[in-house]
Amino acid sequence: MKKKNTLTIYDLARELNYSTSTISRALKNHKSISKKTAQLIQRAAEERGYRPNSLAASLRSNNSKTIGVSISNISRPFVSDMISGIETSAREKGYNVIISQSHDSYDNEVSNAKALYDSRVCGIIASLSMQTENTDHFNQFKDQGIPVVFVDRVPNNFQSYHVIIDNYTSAYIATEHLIEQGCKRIAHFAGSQHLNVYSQRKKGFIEALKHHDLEIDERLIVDMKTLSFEEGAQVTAELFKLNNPPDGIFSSNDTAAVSAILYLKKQGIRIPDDVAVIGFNDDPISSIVEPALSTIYHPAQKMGELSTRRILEHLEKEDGMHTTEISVLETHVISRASSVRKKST
Amino acid sequence: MKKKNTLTIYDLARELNYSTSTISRALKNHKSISKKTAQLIQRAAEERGYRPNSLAASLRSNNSKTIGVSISNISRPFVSDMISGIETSAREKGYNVIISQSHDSYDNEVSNAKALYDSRVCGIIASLSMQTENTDHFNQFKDQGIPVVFVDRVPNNFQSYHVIIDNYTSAYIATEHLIEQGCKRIAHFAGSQHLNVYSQRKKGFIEALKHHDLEIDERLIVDMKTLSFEEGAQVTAELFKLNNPPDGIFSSNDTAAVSAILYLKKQGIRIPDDVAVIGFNDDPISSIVEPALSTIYHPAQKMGELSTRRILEHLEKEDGMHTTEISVLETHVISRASSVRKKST
DNA sequence: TCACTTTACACAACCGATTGCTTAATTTTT
DNA sequence: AAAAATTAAGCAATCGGTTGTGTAAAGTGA
Repeated sequence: MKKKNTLTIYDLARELNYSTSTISRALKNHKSISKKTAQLIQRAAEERGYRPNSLAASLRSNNSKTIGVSISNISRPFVSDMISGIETSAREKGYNVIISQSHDSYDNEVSNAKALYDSRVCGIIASLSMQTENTDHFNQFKDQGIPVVFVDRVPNNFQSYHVIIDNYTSAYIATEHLIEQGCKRIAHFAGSQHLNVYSQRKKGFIEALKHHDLEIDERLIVDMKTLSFEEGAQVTAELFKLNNPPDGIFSSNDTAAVSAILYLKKQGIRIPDDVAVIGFNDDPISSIVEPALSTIYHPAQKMGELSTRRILEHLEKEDGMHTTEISVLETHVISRASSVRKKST
Repeated sequence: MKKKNTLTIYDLARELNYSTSTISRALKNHKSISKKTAQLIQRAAEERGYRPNSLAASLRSNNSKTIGVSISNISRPFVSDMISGIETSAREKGYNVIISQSHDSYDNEVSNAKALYDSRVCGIIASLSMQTENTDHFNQFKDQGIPVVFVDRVPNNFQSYHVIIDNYTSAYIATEHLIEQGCKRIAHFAGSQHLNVYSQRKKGFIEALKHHDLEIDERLIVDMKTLSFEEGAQVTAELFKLNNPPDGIFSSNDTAAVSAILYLKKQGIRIPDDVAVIGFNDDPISSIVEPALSTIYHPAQKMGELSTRRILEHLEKEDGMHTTEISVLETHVISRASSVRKKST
């Protein structure tokens, strides 16, 4: 309702008979101000309800204390967990977090990057959209010495920080897990192959088969567009029209895996006895579906926290060198009923 | 790597022989600049890679074009959907969104509110933490004419915008739905009663029972702290130790409801025949559990979009009057297998 | 006691736009 | 053709802090 009763350090300076520089420094406990004066000023500021204007501070000091986040869609459990980690660890250090969703559109990602740049974020954490094949729009940050952390969905050739899991190995152990359960013909739900999270998973899958001398049947490897619930059921239906259907499914995400389970059950196919299934991510639905979905643990929250840490560490460095540092977090198989067959000795 | 090759309107002014005011106005197509000059300047800015500094603009124009969001935890599906709605509609209009999680702690909520205020957000969208009973920390916004929108978890007596659903009626129709399926002894998983989303749901529940002349057994109404998965199973276990256990459950959220279903199934109790269950929210897990959970549709995304709209509308208003405007969005029963009994005629 | 540090604070430029007020040049009106 | 109105652009203050430099006062040492 009221306008402009915001008081500034100028007001405080006048009232307390100090210069604005003294006020400013006193409020941050700068060493050049005596403790007595600092206390006096801080108390007065508190009493009068002084609130600093971060915009002014950011402008002058060229430090917005803000981290920009560029992701596909917050609604995905993996993404929201990751952002939760980013926000929590950022706020702890006094940083704000601005989010931007690409909704998996390249154009959105580009314009969001501009907006974040204009807001002078002092670091950016990004997970590429499905469409993105060119990452030039992140160069503007690097050029200005602003740290860029790519997380999970990372580009192939961009010198910056990366926070990832080992998708190749994760897929390998997931596949091996199915093989250990006796699967001989394993299908793979692959994602868009230009995103290396998915291409690496496919590679890991294939390597595991090779290593265990299993036949690689191209018909069982399906490149899916969105790995959605609908696509999962549809692809499963196709697979089970084959003369020689699979006895195991390794899906690149949980959504499609759960969809497959529900579809197969409806068809009277038994899980895990006829078909063993393993997903990827450990979304909430995976522990609810019956039989519960085995999956790969994906440390979303931790990846978010680590990404924030990378940004903050970079900002503390003197040289501001933009090094390439790749952090690979641990994953493991979460073994649930959808894949575990009773030992038949 | 490089530092300070950021060019400003001063640089453009010098190079193009115009004043900074002309540059500034030309870039925004201000009417007092001829189309020719404007084009010239815009083209030059484009070529040289000029990027505006939003911080400076925000400071001077006293408009940060940023919306602050205060919620409990992004990881909850309802919350992330809502934020997705907020972000999408905000960015469409050129606004940034800063998020802050309270993790259901009052103290966090208070300090987050300060941080958002200091960042000079030009509007705030908040959903209260579980702990919050006092909302004085939102007065600072109102006092400065900054619009406040409370969404979903709203306070009782705070003059501002509210975006809610009719929890009372939603609970009423959920309960009635169970009654229609033949339930006579319905249990209710209630949440923290100082949050009116939960107290209203309890009221709606009770009224529905009264209206249908069903006995109200206090032992069947459980005030839960977090409505978590663990708590859901535990409370269900207690309820079914009663001599006279319930034949229906209306849970204030889906998590606890799903937990109840899984627990009951394990006990050999049939859903919906022995016990019909309905939840609240329509989280993803509710359509995955078997039998699929009936629930109340909760328009999370729309609530987010509408909240943003309220902020933007307020900012466009001349007077800036901080009116109390309550928007109530529609809900409905989503009827699934967990509650629908075959007609036995 | 005098030169030398330290301490405590003030001065004033600065960050990069925005904007009310002027002014000069053009166009329109009479 | 002179006066009035319009158009196009410049001047300079301003938003609210931050920070390098300067300086008087107080403290230290020989």
